[in-house]
Amino acid sequence: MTDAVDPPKARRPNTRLEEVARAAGVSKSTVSRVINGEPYVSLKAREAVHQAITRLGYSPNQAARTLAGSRANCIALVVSEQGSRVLADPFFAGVLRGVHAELAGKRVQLVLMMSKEGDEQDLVNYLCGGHVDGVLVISLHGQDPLPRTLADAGLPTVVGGRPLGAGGVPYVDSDNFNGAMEAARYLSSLGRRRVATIAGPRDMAVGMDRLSGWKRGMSQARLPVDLVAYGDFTPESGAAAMEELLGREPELDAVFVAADIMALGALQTLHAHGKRVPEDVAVVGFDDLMIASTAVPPLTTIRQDVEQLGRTMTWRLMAELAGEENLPPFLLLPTSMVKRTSA
Amino acid sequence: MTDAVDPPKARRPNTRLEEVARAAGVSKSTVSRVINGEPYVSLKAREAVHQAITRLGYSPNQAARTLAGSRANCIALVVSEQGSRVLADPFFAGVLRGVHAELAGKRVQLVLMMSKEGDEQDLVNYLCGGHVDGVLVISLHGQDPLPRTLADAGLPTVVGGRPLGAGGVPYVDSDNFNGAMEAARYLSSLGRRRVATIAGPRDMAVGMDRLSGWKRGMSQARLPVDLVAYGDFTPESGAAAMEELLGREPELDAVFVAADIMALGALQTLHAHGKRVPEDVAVVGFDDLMIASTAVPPLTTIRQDVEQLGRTMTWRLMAELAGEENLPPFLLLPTSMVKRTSA
DNA sequence: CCAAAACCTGGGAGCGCTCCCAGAACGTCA
DNA sequence: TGACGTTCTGGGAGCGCTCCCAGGTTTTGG
Repeated sequence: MTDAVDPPKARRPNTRLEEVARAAGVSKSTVSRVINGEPYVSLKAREAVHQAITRLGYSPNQAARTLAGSRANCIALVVSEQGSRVLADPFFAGVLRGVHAELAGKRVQLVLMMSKEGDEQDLVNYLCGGHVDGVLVISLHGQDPLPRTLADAGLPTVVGGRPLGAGGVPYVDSDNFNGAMEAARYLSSLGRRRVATIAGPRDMAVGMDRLSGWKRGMSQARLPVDLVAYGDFTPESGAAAMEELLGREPELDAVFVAADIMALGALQTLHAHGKRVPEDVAVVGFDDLMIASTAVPPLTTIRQDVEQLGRTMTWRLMAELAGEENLPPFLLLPTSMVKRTSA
Repeated sequence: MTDAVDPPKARRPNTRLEEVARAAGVSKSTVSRVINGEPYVSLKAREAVHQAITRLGYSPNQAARTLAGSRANCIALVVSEQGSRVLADPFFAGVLRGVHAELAGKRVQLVLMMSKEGDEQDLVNYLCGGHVDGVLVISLHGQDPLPRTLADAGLPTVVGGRPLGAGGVPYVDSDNFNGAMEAARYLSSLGRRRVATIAGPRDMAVGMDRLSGWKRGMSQARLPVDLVAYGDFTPESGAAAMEELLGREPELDAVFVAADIMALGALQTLHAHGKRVPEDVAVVGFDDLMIASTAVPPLTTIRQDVEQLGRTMTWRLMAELAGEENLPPFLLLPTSMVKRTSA
């Protein structure tokens, strides 16, 4: 049923800048100025061009713009794949939504790249090759040298989540420290005295920051900080850590779990041990994923606004690209407590 | 501490094709041939070029290639934002991972676009403007005309999830029908006789296919198909639908929920009504999200391999771009049952 | 009233590559 | 030995745009 004509790809029949110029009765240069919002174009010319553009359905050829101009009108979002995939899913989707929301209206494309083992050099070559104007890095694991490398190469870069090994590279992060501190304080205000924590991995800033915040909150409440177990942001690790904690201190009456996803596992263990939540053990999570509200019992948690993280990263990058000066080297987004049933 | 020199962006100091040519002692044309894997290059020249490339860290300028050549070396992944965001998160991340995995090694960039209300025309203009070689569409809602439009414009397009309003556009989908049928059969094999279903929205193929499959499975087991309620892929809607079902038939002893995320809500309602799962009511979900295994009780569910979906879509698109003929118009990926505790 | 400044416009070089064409080098067969 | 392939190579036009420059047309101000 195919036409059987024209088997090879038909050549691009696209309207070009020149045709718009002809249709509007002006020169290519003027059309270019209008498109790029430059000054020094008469209202009359400007309107004629806009009309011609809509009439012809013209869409500028990005490749040509990039080649001729000095910028690519394109930023990259780089995701390190080696990080915990489990953490990545809702986090990543949220960030992406934020990035996209912030980019809306700007004529900037988003290209997505995931760094794999071994192809780091390719990635760096590509990114530094002038194909993108800037880079957003979601660094899920610890000492990733990528942000440093990119920044050193002079490519505007913003990292999502405090990078452990990239001093000086601008980043945006949730205020994990204060969020965790609030959790500890809240638990103490409830009258809980044997408060444990299930922390994230030691090689991730997010894990360490939440642990530090919890410790600070505990100290302020004059509570001991001995009950610490570690997980890796999976439900299984949360269950195991809870098991360990219960073994070390059967009388514990509260636990701050550094991620909702681990809290799910902890809840299971608690249930298996016949502990009632929150009567026997109060539980506070972190993140406020959708699953927090459907957990049994619904999870009290520290909410971080992941979409806002994406937005802020993008804003910071675009501001830098726009040449703004004295931008903050890092930005911390406030967290908020969401009280449900578990604590 | 900045250098205070060179405030504007430094001009691209990138190695160009010509430099590689000079370094390798050949012409631009030959380097180009090597890069594009064309025949008619002597082994000697080929090796010299490869050496020069690695030595100089050369990375071809995509913009120039696109402009000069006939293809963009770039495909787009388009996501409709109006779809249920809730459904989107893990689904989207999984698809993306698959797409990326399939693209690995190919020199093809992935640009991400989300369609918003009102900017459809812009989107179409852009996509059809020769900036991308093909499009992957994740169509989350029903009658989206986008795939049709793109396909009609001659742009190779593959849809993820059966599109409702785009007859003839190639698509890849999980075998929702057979998966749901298996769920119904399984429930019947357990001896359950009053089996309900919580279906997805009527305007989404995924919802309808799973409902059809359930009906077919029920009919084969000579069971009535009257207990149908609808949700919208949110936990809340699942809870409400379960409530409705229980109101209509307090004696129901099983329910097939067309999405794990809704099953979570259903489980809550069941719990609130004092129904034990699976003793009083058996529950089977669909998707096998990570949360299925941490639900209380752990959810028996129909697993769909979302990453494989992404891979297959990409494979299908790339095959078409490579000029392969007689490709299947659609592809269905098998599902599998994961037995846990809830049924 | 005339010079200077501000505004507006078109022409054209060139971004880095691909791809066509012409031609060189090396056969191979009548 | 020359005519014809086959394999390899370099030259150069041009992809569609931006941006610089030169020049024209207004407005401003002394």
